[in-house]
Formats: sequence, structure tokens, C-alpha cells
Amino acid sequence: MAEDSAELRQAVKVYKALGEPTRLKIVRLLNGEKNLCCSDIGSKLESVAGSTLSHHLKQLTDCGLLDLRKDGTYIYYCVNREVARKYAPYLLE
Amino acid sequence: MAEDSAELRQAVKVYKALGEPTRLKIVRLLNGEKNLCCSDIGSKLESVAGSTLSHHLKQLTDCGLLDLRKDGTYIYYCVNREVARKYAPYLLE
DNA sequence: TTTATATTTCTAAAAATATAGAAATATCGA
DNA sequence: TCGATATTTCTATATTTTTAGAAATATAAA
Repeated sequence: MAEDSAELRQAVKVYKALGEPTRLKIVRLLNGEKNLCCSDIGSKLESVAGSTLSHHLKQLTDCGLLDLRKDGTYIYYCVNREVARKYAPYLLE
Repeated sequence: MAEDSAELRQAVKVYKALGEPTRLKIVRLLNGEKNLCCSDIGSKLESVAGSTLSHHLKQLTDCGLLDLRKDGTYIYYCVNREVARKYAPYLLE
């Protein structure tokens, strides 16, 4: 592992993002079924407020695990496979 | 990835354990230099109380990332390579 | 423009986590 | 046994995180 502390910081952010059940479920959902938008994801989870979901998705995108694509009012998310493969290939199984 | 929720819970625990800088450093230390005891690890980190270190090491062993071997008063830790390889092979680089 | 829908930001409260000092426990060696 | 050292547990506090309602923003459609 590189000594690069920026890389280390990203690793901590990625693992912190994954160390929460709802966020891990979100990544799993997106690994199976690509291109879900925020409200699609919300409807596949039990009772999560939109604002809460937004915070979770922000953490997942901030650390690089998820990419997003805006389409009108919708924002579609997908797993960044390069980041997932580097830090947690388990997610891609 | 298996639907097995026990496995999912372990994944969350592993990633939660790794999502904290001190604990990630501990795993890195142990990947390079095997068989360090609690106080060895403490001396390689900047100012962590023994009780704090004990809590961190407990999280890392509880989730299966670290194994321990008792030898008298000392407890030696090492990375469980199987668990690391499964969830975060990045740690083994 | 008005209305509806998707998402974010603001704000605050509740819950979880990190931290460490002090006391307790365990083991070794004198 | 006594004293020293390693580690854990107890207790409390400070900090961070999670959560969601309400308000704000953005875009599309009527």
C-alpha cells in the first residue's frame, strides 16, 4: 500500500462510507441494478427520508464509490467500478 | 455477493472498523511488521491512551480482521489474511 | 406562469463513537 | 508473596454521525 496520505484518506472515507448498513445496501442495489435515481433507491429501502438518503448518497459520491449522471430533475447513480475494485472488490461480487 | 445477512453484518463491521484513521494505521502496521503487541503498536502511533488502543484492537479483532495470540502478559496481533483478502485486499498491498 | 416532482440544504435532536483517566485483572520475575 | 508491567474494563465526557422535518432550489410539464 502506498504511503500517500491522500490515498490513505480516501481509503478511510471509502471504508467509513461502507461501514453503515444503509449505505452498503445502496451499493449492493447499484451493483445489481444500474442507473437508479435517488427516489428509486429510496423506494427499495425501508423508510428512509429523502434528506437522509441524500446525505448517504453524498458520502458515497464524495469518496468516489458512486458516480452520478444528471438527467433533468433526476440524478442517476452507478458504482465506480475502479474505486470499488481497488478498495472493496467484495462489493462487485 | 451473498444475500446472507450474517455476512453482510460482518462486512459492515469490517468496513466500520477500517473507516477510522487510527485503526487503518494499525492494520497497515501489522501488514508490514507481524506480531506486534498492544504496547508495541501504541509506541508506533502518536499519543493514544492504552485504554483507547484496547478499544480499537477489540473492534479489529471482533470483526475478524485481526487475530491474536497470547503469550504471558503480552498479546500479539496479526492480520487475518483471509478476511482482509475477502473484504479489503487493498490492505495487503 | 403555475404546478408537480426530484433533490439538496438548513436546522436541530437523538444516537453512536472516540477518547482517556482510574480502577481492575492477569502474568511474570524477584 | 510482592512489585512491575501489559492489558482490559469502568466511567464519563467530547465529538461525530445519523436522522428527518421544513424550507430552498431545480427542472419539467401543463
